[in-house]
Amino acid sequence: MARTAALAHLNGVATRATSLHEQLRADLLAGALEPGSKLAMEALAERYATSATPLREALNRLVADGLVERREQRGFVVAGISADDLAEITRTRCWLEEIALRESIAGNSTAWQETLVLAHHWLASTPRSLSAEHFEDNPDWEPRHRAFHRALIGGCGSRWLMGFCDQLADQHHRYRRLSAPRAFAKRGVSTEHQQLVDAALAGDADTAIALLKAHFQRTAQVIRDDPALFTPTPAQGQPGNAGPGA
Amino acid sequence: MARTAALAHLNGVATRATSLHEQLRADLLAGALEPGSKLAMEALAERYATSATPLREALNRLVADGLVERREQRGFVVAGISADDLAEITRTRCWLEEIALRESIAGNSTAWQETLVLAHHWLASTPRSLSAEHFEDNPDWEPRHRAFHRALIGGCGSRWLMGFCDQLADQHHRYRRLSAPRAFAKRGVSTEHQQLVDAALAGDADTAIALLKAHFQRTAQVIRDDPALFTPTPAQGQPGNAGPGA
DNA sequence: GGCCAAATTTTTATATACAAAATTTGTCTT
DNA sequence: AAGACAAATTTTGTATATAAAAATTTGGCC
Repeated sequence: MARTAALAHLNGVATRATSLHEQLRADLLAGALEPGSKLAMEALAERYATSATPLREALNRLVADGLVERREQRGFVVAGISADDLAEITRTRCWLEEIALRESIAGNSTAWQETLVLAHHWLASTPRSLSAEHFEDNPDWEPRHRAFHRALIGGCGSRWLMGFCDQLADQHHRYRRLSAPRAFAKRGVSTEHQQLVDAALAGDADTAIALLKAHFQRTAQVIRDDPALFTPTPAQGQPGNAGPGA
Repeated sequence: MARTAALAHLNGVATRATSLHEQLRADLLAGALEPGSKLAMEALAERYATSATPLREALNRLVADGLVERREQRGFVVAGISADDLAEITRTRCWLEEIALRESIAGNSTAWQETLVLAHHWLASTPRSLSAEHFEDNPDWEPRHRAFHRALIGGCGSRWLMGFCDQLADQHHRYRRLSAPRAFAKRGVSTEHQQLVDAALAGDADTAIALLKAHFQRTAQVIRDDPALFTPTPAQGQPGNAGPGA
């Protein structure tokens, strides 16, 4: 009785709203849409070749993700950005990942260690840029970077906390992609990752946490200092003061 | 130009999906629907006198709230419960509110102090039970209790963190309402609240945090020990292993 | 009698059609 | 010409209708 159902679920038989959510989410995280800009239903429905109902469903999920804002009776807009919001996100992420990392290290489970080692292995063996001369984003890198950070805190034992960290990581990701990508080619990020893994596996929680926080703060600072990011195009109203989704 | 719009927004001109979300949310938090039970679209549409589109929208928001689970191609069910999940929620809430409270105390802003004093005043002057003899839930109490806990961490400076805490508070709330309400009449909860406020306003972060955590843990224990809660009605399949909304 | 498969029913998900807002445009008044 | 009111237009939100998938029932077979 449950066979066909189970198969249907395991296959990529995603509902339209779900795949739409994923597509839009990817586009938003990639920084393809300008913060504060309107998400016109008709245009989106055409662009993604779908109709209002699943689109609306996807947009509602994105509001929960904090990537879209709902204006009651007035549609949806791309979530705004601001230096203040970035600071808040960074601060919060430092708090939460500190706990999660400390707990992971304290737990010290074999599964956690192995996942972390593997995640780091794959990240380390993925070049940041496709070209050695000029920076050209390697699309494989970001998912592995993400997987690495997830692995780092994967032993904390709280799916809730991990979910929250994920949400904050998404926000950081979006800011990063909105900011000039050049800046990131230069930093020795892979060294930082190596040190982090070493400290974490050695059980040195304080060092690992310090490294992790520094990692976040450095990245945030580079973004904040991007002169192009928080200078609103004068045409727009107030482009950046987004509240968190929840 | 913006006048009528602003008025419309300030008035309770909520969209149908929004009011549906609020209603369903209230019902779910009140423990009116059994965890794991199916949320049949047609039945809900009739019960709330609405149609599929806004209903679906509301359900999607509830998934984000962690109160409903989505079964792809198979509709929605009331989020499950389990002793493990309760433990995870409690642990996570302790972590997060510790930070939020410590930051609030460190910030020590006048606005925070005043809001806290007022919230506590209103809570303290609201009887837990309508009747002195037997327990009869005073509907005013819960919102004020909620406001009190929100005020406590309201000075942390992170809307994100406050949102996460809110979500966890919702989960606790639901567990509490699913559990037998009698147990809560007996505890001297108001004394605990008084001590908390005293310590917080005195700047004694460690004491305040210890009290707050103990408060959460005691409540969780009472729920966990409720013999009726985690014993599934044998008719059901696997009634409790809900994952967080992420 | 139990088990598998096809057909039916029920339910979910999507598209379209409609209603109700908000925004824009144009006109009139001072 | 600036401001305000009102009609017209566009856009959002909701209801209904249709398509697709899952659950259930039925019938045949060993």
